[in-house]
Amino acid sequence: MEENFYQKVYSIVKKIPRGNVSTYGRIAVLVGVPRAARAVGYALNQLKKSEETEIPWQRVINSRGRISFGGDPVRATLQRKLLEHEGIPFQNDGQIDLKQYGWPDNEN
DNA sequence: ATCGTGACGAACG
DNA sequence: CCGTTCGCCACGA
Repeated sequence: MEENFYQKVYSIVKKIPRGNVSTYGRIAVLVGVPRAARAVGYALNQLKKSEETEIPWQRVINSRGRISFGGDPVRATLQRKLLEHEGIPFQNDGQIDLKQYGWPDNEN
């Protein structure tokens, strides 16, 4: 059965380990469509509250290591709160060190 | 099938 | 470093 783009995205997001974060672009690559970063964000935007408990959407941020979305400040604040709760520290300017917390680990 | 939209990204200035 | 522009992809009407 062929999974839809959305399903693939959700499937991968669920695999992000606690205490780690990924980016839209990275997810797009894992899905198989490197340039579909926008579509990834679009997919996460479709998540309903009940699904948020199963999908760690908060672990997905932009390539700059920041929470881009400002359309809903409440959600953005919640995201940061959740990440800090998982042990992910934010730098002074609200940026996360992807080198250290990025997933999959690029280090090698 | 075409158009508009959007939690993005890289390139520019 | 910051804001703007253009390109990408998938989805709904």
